[in-house]
Amino acid sequence: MEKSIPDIVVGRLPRYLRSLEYMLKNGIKTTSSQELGESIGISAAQIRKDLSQFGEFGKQGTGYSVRYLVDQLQSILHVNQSWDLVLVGVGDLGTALATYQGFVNRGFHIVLAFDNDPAKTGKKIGDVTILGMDQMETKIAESGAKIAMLSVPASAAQEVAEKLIKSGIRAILNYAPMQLILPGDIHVEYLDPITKLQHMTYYLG
Amino acid sequence: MEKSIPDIVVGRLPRYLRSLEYMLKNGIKTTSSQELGESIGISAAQIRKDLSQFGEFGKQGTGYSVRYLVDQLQSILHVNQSWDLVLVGVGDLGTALATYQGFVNRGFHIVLAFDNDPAKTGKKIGDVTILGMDQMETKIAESGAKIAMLSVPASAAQEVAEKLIKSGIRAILNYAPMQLILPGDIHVEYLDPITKLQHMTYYLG
DNA sequence: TAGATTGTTAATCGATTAACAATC
DNA sequence: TAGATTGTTAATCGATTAACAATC
Repeated sequence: MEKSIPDIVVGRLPRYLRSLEYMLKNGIKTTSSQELGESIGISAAQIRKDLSQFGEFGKQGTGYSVRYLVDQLQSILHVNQSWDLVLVGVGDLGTALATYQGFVNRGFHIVLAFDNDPAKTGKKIGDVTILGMDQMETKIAESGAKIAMLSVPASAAQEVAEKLIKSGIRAILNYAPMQLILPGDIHVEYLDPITKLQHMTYYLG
Repeated sequence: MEKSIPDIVVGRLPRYLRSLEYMLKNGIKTTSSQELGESIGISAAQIRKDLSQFGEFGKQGTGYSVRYLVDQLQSILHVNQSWDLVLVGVGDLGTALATYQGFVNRGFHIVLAFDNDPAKTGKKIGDVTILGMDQMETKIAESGAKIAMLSVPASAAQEVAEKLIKSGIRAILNYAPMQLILPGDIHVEYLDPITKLQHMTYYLG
């Protein structure tokens, strides 16, 4: 019988990690829940509570070793390894994603790219050659990739997502302005700017 | 004494609106909390509860008029008007944002773009000419724009954000991989893919 | 040692779900 | 009318905060 960690807690860990990596890069050896909290706008109590879900990483009186906590969080999040990404939809946004260095820097490598425009297939984008959608299922299955970035039009997103899952994809970073209805064991994160803008305009009167 | 609506409820309204607009486009005249909920993976009870924060929009026995509810939600979210956007940072991602038609379609218009690279200033991107950062504060203040999209490197994000606020910006769509620490009356939404990917890799073992 | 800070428990707060009278 | 579905209240569930003994 395993304890299940709330998803909302897992979602905060990457933010802790980012701030701690920043400290590490700047030579800060030790921090406290208080200091870490101030750097990202979260209460010290919440940070201690969140971390306690995974173990005991600090020392009373002195706080946390930055290096040790970075190592632990990387391990918990499984980012102490390289991950293969699949890109579907190579429009303006897809092109920007394919050439964005931030992915590689954090161990995320685009290994396949697909587009349904015949004018694009065969061309290179970043390190990979754009393939047609007809090759999607077999190529992804071959690659063993588990994560896809979806930057197709909203009208195609649901259908493409279902094909991705058949190909073995288990997590989707969805840039399409479309809510996906998928099995519960598939992880989807949404990066649609319109929804976020409309959320903010509420407050702008 | 006004009742304050929870932010988490406000955040769901754009999703309701999107699904309802889709129904409207497809000629669906009436819907129920049940049907709407199934289309976006939210319980019927929650939808009714959320909507009840803003008024009574339905009819017992028949449900909601799609057109009426769309109108109401657009009005609540203030998206029945045009909004001016400012773009700061015109790299690959910024370029993709500037040319993305999805913004214009929803009434969001980029009216100013800034970059600190002298090689870029003076060039056109989308409908606007890229200006240098030195012109940022005055031009934004002149324009009266209230929303900015931030796609600068993480190292510059906090500083640029503070300048934006001085210029009159009150909401920031942050693409930089960096948590911003800003006054409480400034609204920030985060669209950083790395944090989302690291959230998902937790579950991929 | 004295001061600082953890990990954890209990208290509080807020969000979601269930249930149902009202009524179209 | 009978069936369907709302808006709302009460019950449940989960997340955050406060407090503090333990201890470095």
